[in-house]
Amino acid sequence: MDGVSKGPWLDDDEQKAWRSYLLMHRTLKAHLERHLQREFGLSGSDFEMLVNLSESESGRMRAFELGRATQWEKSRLSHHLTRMEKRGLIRKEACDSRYPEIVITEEGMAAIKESAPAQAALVRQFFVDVFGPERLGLLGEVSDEIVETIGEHCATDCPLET
Amino acid sequence: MDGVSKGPWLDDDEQKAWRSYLLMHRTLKAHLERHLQREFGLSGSDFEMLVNLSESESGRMRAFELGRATQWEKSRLSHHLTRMEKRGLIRKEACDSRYPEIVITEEGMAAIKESAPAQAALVRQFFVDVFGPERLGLLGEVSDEIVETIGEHCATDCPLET
DNA sequence: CTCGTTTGGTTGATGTGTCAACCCGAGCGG
DNA sequence: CCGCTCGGGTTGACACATCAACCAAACGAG
Repeated sequence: MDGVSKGPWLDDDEQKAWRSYLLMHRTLKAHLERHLQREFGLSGSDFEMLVNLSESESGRMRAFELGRATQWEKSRLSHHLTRMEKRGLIRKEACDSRYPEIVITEEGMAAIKESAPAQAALVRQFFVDVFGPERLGLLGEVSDEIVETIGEHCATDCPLET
Repeated sequence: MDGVSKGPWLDDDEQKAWRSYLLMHRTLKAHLERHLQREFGLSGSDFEMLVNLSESESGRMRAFELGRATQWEKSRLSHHLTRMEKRGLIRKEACDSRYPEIVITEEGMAAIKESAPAQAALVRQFFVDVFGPERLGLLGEVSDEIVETIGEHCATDCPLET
């Protein structure tokens, strides 16, 4: 089970880095979401929706805009928006030209105004500051490269599986 | 709404890096899991279980060992193991000293032997090789730092909320 | 006009994660 | 012996994600 230096396998350093990375992401995500949930009663998904809505100035967007912004698929979005509506964080409001608009409620606005600074502080404390500016910059670059690489790959080998 | 340079908020570069990172992780994870699902009918969770079991030489572990290895909470583990048992990937086998042992089946073994190299190849292609050795090394270091930082933080401020 | 396709959105079934409650046997103070 | 708590594990209810099917308006070609 060795001699595979050129095979698909990862060598020890690579394995270690990959697993450290996975653990880090899980830990960080869990920490952020647990905080959000306990302090503000919001899930990470709720937060993502509210961030996008609240950034939109008018506080109202069409569902597919939210979908584009978050990269969620439409059914997930639809399900989640109905749940959020039940909890009073948003409203679906009929507007003139077909299809409802998603409007953030006062309650939703209050929730995000309260929670966003706290979340940002945690991201700073446990992510930004630990990386430091140089390494953070590198990470950003690599991340973009990876997204692009995967995008290219998908475009060339699964374009509509005709 | 500005003048918060020292506040909890992230500046533009930090925001950008953070969001790139989030997007990268989502994209990569989705890509890996979609592949795993389509080619081998395994979820990421199945894969994680099988990797740990198959690495254990005897192919059998107690549930809480799996829990420790994967950092899953026990109920999630229990649920998932019963589902995997239903699909024939593992068996729960009574052993002498109380509590069942989790055993990987032939089918489970076959699944992981087939899928693991393919997964590793994707990780190499879209993660390891895009980073390159130096940047990957840095990432591993930072990841460990972050995990440690969060660990310390939790140890000091939520030790048994008495 | 009409038919087929696309677009934006909903719905239901099913698989998965999370929380809290519970079960049960082991260790232990009294 | 009794009653504790504790560790390992299961269960049920519920939140969430994913997939495929569906729906209805809009659009475009014939």
